[in-house]
Amino acid sequence: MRPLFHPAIDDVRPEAILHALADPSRAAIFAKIMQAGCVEACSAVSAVGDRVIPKSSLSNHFKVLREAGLIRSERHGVEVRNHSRWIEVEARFPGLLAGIINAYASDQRHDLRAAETPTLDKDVT
Amino acid sequence: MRPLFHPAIDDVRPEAILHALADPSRAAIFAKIMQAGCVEACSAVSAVGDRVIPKSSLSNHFKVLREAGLIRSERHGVEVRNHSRWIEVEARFPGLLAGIINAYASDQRHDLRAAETPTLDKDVT
DNA sequence: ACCCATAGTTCGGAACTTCGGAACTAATGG
DNA sequence: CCATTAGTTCCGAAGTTCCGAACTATGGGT
Repeated sequence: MRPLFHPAIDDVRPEAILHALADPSRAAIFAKIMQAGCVEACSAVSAVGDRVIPKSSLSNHFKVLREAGLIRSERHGVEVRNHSRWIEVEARFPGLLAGIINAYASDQRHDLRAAETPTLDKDVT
Repeated sequence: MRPLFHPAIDDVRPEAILHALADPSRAAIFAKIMQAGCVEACSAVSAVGDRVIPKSSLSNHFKVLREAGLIRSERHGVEVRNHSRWIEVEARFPGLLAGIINAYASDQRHDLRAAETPTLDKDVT
């Protein structure tokens, strides 16, 4: 099994980060890794919301996050532990991750509110 | 020609914004629209960097930005004027756009510096 | 030493997306 | 009205994503 590749922080591109986090499952996984004390085995994320994610897709999601420079993965025996690279990324692109994570968080709150109140006419210009 | 569709600000999703701006050409176009006093004809953006963008691709880029809720496009005679929806988006997702635009801007500065100094060994863990 | 279970990765095909050239439509000016 | 300019649509080729099945790697039990 070849060793897990991690880009140096200077090689991390904004487009790779945006692409990685443009997928809501991946954004949820990343948010979870950060909350969970910055360590999380892949298998601990078997589902996002009510949606079950197949192993192969999960493996790929972690790979995308890793190669975007968002997480650092280390094999520990049979499992892989993932640490967020938040501090490095924050130093390189200040405010980027906070903006994205907050956007997803506030979007969820917004959805819940919309489900409670009857939906009215939408502006379409 | 059917009228240009714009989502209501409440229907704007973070994943759509990230997806739209995960493309460096689109991010550059969006940054330009904001700088240019929030108005810009499509044809004013014939190239990004040194890369010429074909008309059909450009048209599509503007469509993606529009449908993500990032810009508002109005037909004015033969041309289309594009306004950034920064204020609305900022109210809904505070700090998101600033983080993204800054990330791209600081990435460019970083590239220039790298080109000047001899590149050294990179961490790969 | 062997097998088994667990954790992840790789492969490969189907479904989807993106890119861009050519043909098109729409508004304006002569 | 014809020509021009501005943008859109269409569509095929190229690329990407998704996920099931087959695979590999590690560790524990016997």
